[in-house]
Amino acid sequence: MSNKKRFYITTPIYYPSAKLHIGHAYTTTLCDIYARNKRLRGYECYFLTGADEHGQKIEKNAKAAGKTPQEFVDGIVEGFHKLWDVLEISNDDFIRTTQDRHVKVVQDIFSKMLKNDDIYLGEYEGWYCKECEAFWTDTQVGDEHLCPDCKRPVEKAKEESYFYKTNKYLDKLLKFYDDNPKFLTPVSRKNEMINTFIKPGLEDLCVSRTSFSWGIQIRENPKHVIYVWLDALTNYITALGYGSDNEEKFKKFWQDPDCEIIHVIGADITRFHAIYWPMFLMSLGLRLPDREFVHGLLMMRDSKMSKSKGNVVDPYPLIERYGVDAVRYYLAREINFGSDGSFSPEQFVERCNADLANSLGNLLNRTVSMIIKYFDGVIPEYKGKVTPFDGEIESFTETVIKSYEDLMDDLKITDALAMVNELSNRANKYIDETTPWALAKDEAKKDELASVMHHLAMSIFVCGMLFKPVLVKSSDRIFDQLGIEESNRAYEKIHEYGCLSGLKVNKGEQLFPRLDAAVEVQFIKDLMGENK
RNA sequence: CGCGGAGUAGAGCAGUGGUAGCUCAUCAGGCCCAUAACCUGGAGGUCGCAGCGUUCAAAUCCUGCCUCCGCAACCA
Repeated sequence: MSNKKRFYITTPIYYPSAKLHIGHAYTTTLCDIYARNKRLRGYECYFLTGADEHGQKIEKNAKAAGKTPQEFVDGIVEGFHKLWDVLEISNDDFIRTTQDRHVKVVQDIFSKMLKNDDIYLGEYEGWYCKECEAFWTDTQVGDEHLCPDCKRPVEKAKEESYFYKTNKYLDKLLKFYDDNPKFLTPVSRKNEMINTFIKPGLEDLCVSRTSFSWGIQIRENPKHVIYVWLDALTNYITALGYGSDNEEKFKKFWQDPDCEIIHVIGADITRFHAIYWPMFLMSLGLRLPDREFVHGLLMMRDSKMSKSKGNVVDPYPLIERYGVDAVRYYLAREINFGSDGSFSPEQFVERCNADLANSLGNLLNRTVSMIIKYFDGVIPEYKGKVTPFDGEIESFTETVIKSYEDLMDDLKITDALAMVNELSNRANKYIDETTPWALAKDEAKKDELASVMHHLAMSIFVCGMLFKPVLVKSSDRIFDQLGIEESNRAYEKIHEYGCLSGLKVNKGEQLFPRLDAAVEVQFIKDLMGENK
């Protein structure tokens, strides 16, 4: 955990070979929730996502589509922006590896590595497929020696290539792992890196290609393009202006030790982020990130979401029918961040109903109704702990806030949100404990009734604020119904009992209407079916 | 022996040494402010199997085995 008041968080930059699906939405949404929460709490934030646009596959797909690679990626990246827009992703920047600001700097970095003697010119030997113009490894071609792509026989071939000297920085990397136990989590991922890649002996990494041209050219030797990973990984610093005329952001969000740097990544790209990226940074004499958090994969009905299986979930229709908040909430709350999870229509509907409609939505609805009925719609003054239950709900609320913040800071986003559920459940229980409808019948108990209403309004306010990073639209609807003005929707207010005194509530539409499980499950299943 | 993950109540999951928990479903009761919701309680688990493993104490650590899944090939 960190006390740093500034941070930099990144998603992987996605590969624009096809449309994005709910898996990409998952990763990006979780990063967004983290960023929004921290901003709300006064942290200075830089949140980056982007697109990794080079490589042979793009070149090939573009050709098949009858476009230039640049035209091809432009079209797909437009779709990225649209999805992030619909999902309310609050990224501060969007980097594309074909942008000048990136290309030029990557070339400089390569030159620097050459000069440092971190990279040397050698020869790459592998299995070559003439048809696909691609090299494959032993495991990829299998015992049959067939191209994994076109299934044709491959042959041994050599090509001139540049190599990165991985062993030069290996000891330093291992020491870094030891000194920074939070660097790579969950820890099983670190063990995997060490046992699978490092212990058997790390080979030098081939960092150039001559078999295709859609990439960043090496200035010193223009027939080579730079390996996509060396190209892609550096996006994290080129986006901040590293090596440019203006390094202000880079200084602030990377070089300053008071800035916490977090990369959120998927398991399949852990190797590049956990081994090579730190080494590249060492070559450049730069600091390493504080955390690389490996999230799980979102599976479909017990099998992985994949284009060939045709079981990819498209986020758009879900957002359209249930709202962006429900989709964001489901992703963050249902799947324990860091573990694998699976998307299921039943769980989706259940989450919406149980947490959002029944617990939170209904709590707001019944509270606002009672304030209107008993106090003409005005939230009564706060007069301390009046009923025997007020003290407990106040201290419970504080405990929830504290736990929530600690969990959020440690990227335990799912657990943090569960704390908010506990608070809304506790508030529902508080209603039964205090029985306001009974208090209302006795004029002598008017103060108790007033106190109950105030405590309820406050509990809902806290829930709304803690949910705000997730429920980006509904949280404001909660505040609207409580009559809280825009200027008073500040995070610090959640500790301030009394801040709601005298506000005029507005009965609005149901926050989250209860979903008919049978109908909606069928609807989502049909959506998934359409992809087959 | 390629690498990694998982096996806990009918379903889905949490739980890394100290009385087995959560959501949904189910049953009984309560309440009536509310979105057939909310509150209380019950039933339902030999925590994949084995070791009579380590320990005062194991879902949790160790050893072996079984089953499922992911990666290695589009894909976070």
